[in-house]
Amino acid sequence: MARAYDVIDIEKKWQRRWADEGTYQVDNDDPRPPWYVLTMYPYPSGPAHMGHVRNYTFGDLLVRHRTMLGNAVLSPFGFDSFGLPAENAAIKTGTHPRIFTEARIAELKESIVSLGAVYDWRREIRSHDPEYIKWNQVIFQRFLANDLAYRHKAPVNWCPGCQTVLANEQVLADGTCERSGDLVIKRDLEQWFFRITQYADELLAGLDDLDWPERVKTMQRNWIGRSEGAEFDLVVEGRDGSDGRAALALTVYTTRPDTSFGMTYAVVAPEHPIVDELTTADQREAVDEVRSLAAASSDVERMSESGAAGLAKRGAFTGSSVINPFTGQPVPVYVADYVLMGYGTGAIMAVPAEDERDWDFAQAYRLPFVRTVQPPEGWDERGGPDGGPGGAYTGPGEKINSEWLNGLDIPTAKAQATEWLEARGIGRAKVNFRLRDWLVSRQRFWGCPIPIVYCPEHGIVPVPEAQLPVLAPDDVEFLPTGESPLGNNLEFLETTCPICGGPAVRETDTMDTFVDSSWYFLRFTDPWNTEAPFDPEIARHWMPVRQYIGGIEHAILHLLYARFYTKALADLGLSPGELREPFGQLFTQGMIRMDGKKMSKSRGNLVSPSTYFNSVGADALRLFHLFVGPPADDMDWTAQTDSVIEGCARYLDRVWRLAVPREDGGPAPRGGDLTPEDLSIRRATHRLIDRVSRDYERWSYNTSVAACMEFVNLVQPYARGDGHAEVVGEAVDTLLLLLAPMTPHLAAEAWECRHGDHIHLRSWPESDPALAVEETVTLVVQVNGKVRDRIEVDPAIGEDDAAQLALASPKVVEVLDGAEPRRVISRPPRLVNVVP
RNA sequence: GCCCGGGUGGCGGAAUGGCAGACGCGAUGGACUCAAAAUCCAUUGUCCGAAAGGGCGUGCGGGUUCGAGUCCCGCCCCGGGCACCA
Repeated sequence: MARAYDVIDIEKKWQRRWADEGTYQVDNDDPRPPWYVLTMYPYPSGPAHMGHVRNYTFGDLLVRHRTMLGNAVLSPFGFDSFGLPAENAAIKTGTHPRIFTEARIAELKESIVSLGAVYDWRREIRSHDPEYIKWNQVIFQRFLANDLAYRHKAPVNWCPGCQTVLANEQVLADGTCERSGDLVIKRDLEQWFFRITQYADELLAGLDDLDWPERVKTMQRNWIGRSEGAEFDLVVEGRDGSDGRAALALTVYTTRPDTSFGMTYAVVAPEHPIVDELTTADQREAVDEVRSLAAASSDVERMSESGAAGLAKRGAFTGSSVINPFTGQPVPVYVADYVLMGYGTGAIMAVPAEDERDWDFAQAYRLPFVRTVQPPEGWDERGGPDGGPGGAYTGPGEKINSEWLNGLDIPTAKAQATEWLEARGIGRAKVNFRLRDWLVSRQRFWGCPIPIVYCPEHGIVPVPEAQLPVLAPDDVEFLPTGESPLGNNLEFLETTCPICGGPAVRETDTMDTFVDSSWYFLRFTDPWNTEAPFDPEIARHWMPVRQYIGGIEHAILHLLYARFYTKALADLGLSPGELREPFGQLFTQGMIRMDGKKMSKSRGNLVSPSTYFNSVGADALRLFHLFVGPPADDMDWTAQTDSVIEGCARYLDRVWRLAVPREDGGPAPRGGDLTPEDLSIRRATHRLIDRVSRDYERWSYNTSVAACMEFVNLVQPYARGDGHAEVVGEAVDTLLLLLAPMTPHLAAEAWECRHGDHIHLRSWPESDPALAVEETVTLVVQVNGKVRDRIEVDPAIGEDDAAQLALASPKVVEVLDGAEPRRVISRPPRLVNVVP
């Protein structure tokens, strides 16, 4: 479309000027009040896509707005540049991941600049830079020295597609890899872990005070999964130690100690070490079958066979019994894979009457049940799925069949049962978490090397800090082998022990890339530091990030890890002790969908932003993203979208023509005294400032844009007609200032044409309440809630006067038809409701 | 199954318990033009009516209130998250 101004040239011009003049560079000793706004640093996958554009438009608006409000705004940018796609490309093409990645970074950076988003590029961080690697490794060593990092053999998630292990957080609910979509399997491997569970309580409690979307906080709460209960010992029948053999007991965990009288059997996980000892000769075969089945099947398979039919194959009697300490009676012990080794004690007491899984299992194995909570009337008559009694009852009720707990409610009974266990020394109150420690090892090349040496003499030896960073060599072979390519490189692999100098080998795994992103926001505050990851004092100045912006997909992964890192670094003294949370406010923008699916490279439904940069321009695309709907909502990219974007460009043309009129443009502006029309335009100007300022505060950018559009609809005819020069001038200047964060190029160029200086160095406008006040207000007159008349009134009108006016309205008189109003509700100056 | 969101014109969406549909897209008509583009003006929830005007309208059914898109109760539908965690 033909444009009113030279969009492309003007946008390039201002992008260059913001960079050359360092308009958005801030030093750490900047005297203005600090304000840190950060958009999640991206994985560099090539030129920006629409999701990036949306993200960075919101972030950039904030940066420019806060700057105009007088803050020193820290607005850094970096790249999460380690990761699998680069390595997969290397395997395919032979190009080194660094070369591949840096080319992608250049492309992404170019399109971010083309969007007109501004950053303090002096602070740029790239995860794969040796400096960043070094501090990443230093932090790892501190974690190790303080028992926050440890090496441990465990059944871990292995993704055949990615050829690496994964953290629990990277496995989706259906058991597939969040990246490749492959079915994740379990492998027993010795791996490095970070002790995130040490912070489970604080990670949970801290959520309450965060100004984050409730959805994200709920997801984190669920993931951490705190549960309160009791742990206690069940003595194995005949193994109380009285016969000279060592005593043997099974420790179980339950959140319902109040139901203990209803325990009719116990279950241990197939992987539980006690299984061998419990299993009698005649049950050995059946138990082994369950164990091997559990070992071979994925979590998905374990879950997909729920229900009585599936259960039958997945459990077996061990041949042993344990004594229920509450009743003194023996109950059989089963092995079954519905009990997980990784949670609680790996063993449970089973109470079929009050637990659905226990109920199903009991049905399948014809085990009895005893109700300990009185179910509601008719519960057992309603019939379960198999036509039997009504099934497990998990609701509230009175305790029954439980001797000294009878008659109590559940919470009281829980407390008393726990006290009883503690008094006898066989159990204790116990809090469990679903959260597991963070597995950080990855069998990949393109990541931060784990700075460890294995010495036959001294075992695990950290590489001394003075020798960091440990960098991966460039001459490696990229093969999809399932082992780190570093293992094939003898020059890297073979080293000497830092302690004894003897021959040793290096750790060849690298760190999860989520480690890189767990503290980059801290490094941004002090990226030039060569003595430490960052200076705690400087971090104190900027942190926490006032506004963090990113996608909802990081609700658990990155956002949980970063919170953990922040707490751990504070406790290690690397960061200010009081800095417990990294991100004060979090904003998660909606995703962009096309044909009902998320717009993404892998789905091949990308719409390229550069097309728009080269046609309507970045400002129009920015305006579109702000205007299309609430930022938090998902948006659909449809056949209509291009028309809306063009509408935005059209609007900018109108603004341009209004702000920079052509020499021969219309009648000469008028001077002299202000007419009522002039005053009303001036009023609209000041009211616009209020409106846009308020909408900015509440992230309601779509209504900000609407307000500006309305304003142009009002001012344009006025300016073209008999507009007063000063009033028009104030209106246009105000509009440009309000648009400056949204459409920075147009605002800057038009402002420069009008005033010669730089709009982004100007202050945010303030409205004059005296000028914004309305002269008259429309009083809505209702009869019985239906609008019957509208009257222009003084805004200061009183209750009685308003009622009188309303009752005098001919429309009201007509509708009332002589009837006496029963009630008159007067809410001056907006509304009067007459009730006949 | 549980926990969050959400359901408003042809479409995206506005609306501190107080004029439902701001703003935009699309559509229709008009001005300008030889013509087109661009620009400008007007109309645009729905039904009845020639008009003035009136009726009906925010997923469904109840309720609270002078007044409900908004609050409460019970449903339906859509989207997302979690789901052997004892």
